[in-house]
Amino acid sequence: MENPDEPEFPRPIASVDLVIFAQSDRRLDVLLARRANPPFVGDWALPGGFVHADVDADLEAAARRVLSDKTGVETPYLEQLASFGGATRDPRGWSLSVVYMALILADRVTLRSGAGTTEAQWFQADTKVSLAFDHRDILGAALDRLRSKVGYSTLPAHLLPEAFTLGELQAVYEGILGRALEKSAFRKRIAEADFVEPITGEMRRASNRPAQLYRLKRARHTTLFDRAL
Amino acid sequence: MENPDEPEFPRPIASVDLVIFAQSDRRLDVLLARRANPPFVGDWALPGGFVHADVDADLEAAARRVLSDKTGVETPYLEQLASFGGATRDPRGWSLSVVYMALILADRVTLRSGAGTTEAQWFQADTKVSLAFDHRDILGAALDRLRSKVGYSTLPAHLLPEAFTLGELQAVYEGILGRALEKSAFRKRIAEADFVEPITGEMRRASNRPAQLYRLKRARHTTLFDRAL
DNA sequence: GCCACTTAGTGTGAAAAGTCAACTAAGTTA
DNA sequence: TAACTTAGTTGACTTTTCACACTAAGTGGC
Repeated sequence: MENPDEPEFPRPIASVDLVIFAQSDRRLDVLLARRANPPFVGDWALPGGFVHADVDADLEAAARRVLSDKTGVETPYLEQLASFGGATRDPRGWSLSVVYMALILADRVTLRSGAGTTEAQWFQADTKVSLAFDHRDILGAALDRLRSKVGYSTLPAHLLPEAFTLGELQAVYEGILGRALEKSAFRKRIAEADFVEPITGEMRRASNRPAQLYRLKRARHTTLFDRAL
Repeated sequence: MENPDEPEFPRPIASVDLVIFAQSDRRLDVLLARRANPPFVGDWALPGGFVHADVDADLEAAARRVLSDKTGVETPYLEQLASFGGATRDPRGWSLSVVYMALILADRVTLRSGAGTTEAQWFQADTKVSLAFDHRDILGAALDRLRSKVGYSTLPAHLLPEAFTLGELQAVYEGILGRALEKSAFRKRIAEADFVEPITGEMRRASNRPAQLYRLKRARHTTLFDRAL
């Protein structure tokens, strides 16, 4: 690994940033926070924070702490996206950022500005707003991951409340993929993947035929399809 | 992101580790190095090193430096796997390791022990040898990633020399997947994916019918299938 | 009360893809 | 020149996929 005989060397700045997605209406939203301090004062940025070696047991704990600070959400779907590190991405010096992607329910959230930011706000995921640091690249990478994973995983289900209909589930997939899916093929795929179960007796009522409500069989667990949708 | 008003805080140790795979015979091998210094003196570990803020432009450059130090290979297939960080994984303190996965040709390699290690050696990828730190977990994650990506990507092609036959390509896929594939279906899939091209006139000769040699159309680029193999 | 409307959920037939195995091709070796 | 080995193709049969139409079950208008 490394040589402890090496003279002491400067350690990079280490932080954790989050790309927090939620579904509102039929749109995908991402949470951004306005920076209260330099560099990039007043710019929008992904929520994040330094790793606190004395507080955080590990990287995921640090990510959960940041998420909870900003949104109050304690039990999200959380997945490590990638790490971004380099000499020029932060004017303060060589910086390393481990980025997590979270999928949450917008209506469970109580936005707080949190340390180092003046306000937090939902933006459309494809917003063109200018972002601090290399956060534009990071957001792009998160959207790529999300879109590529939608087709063959149960991940989008985490954008829905605990009980949902198959129609709503299909709408989430369609919203992220940006195209319509065949209803019968979709339902067959979902049935085969075997990751939802009907909540017997529970129906969603509207001015039409009531729909069976379903829930995830294994919450917080993502299963993969062997075929793309 | 973070608050510069925060009092100075201890930064974690930041390193880059590599899971370097190569194919020898029909086996998948992984490169391990024996540690020269504590902690875990004398144990086998994934090759790695600290991020050098003054030398490495970014994370990938750091990974390439480590790879070149250990193997002399300059142009590998290199992909960021994940980051592992926590308070207990390194007895010296809160440590953060960004792990890259490399696929290289074993016969292009000139092993060097490099800084901080006494020797470097190829092991079977499924070796049971005891590893330093949490490197056992990391190796497992790399194998998972490799196996899950084999089925729907052109990634295994990077374990072959520049010119290869379709039979050799199929053997690589089969080696990693651990099962036989249908010859005609495999060839059809490869043709559709359109990522190799015949080298006209070049044939592999043996004591049987000569085989057409192919090369990657876009070297160092991985394309995905829409179906699993 | 009945019909139009909407969304839920199922069925069906044609087309595409996968499976399995045999067949031809082209070289080397004895 | 015949046996052997691996390359590469072909075809019949089965399974899956896809597009689309159909039935189901509620509400609301009149």
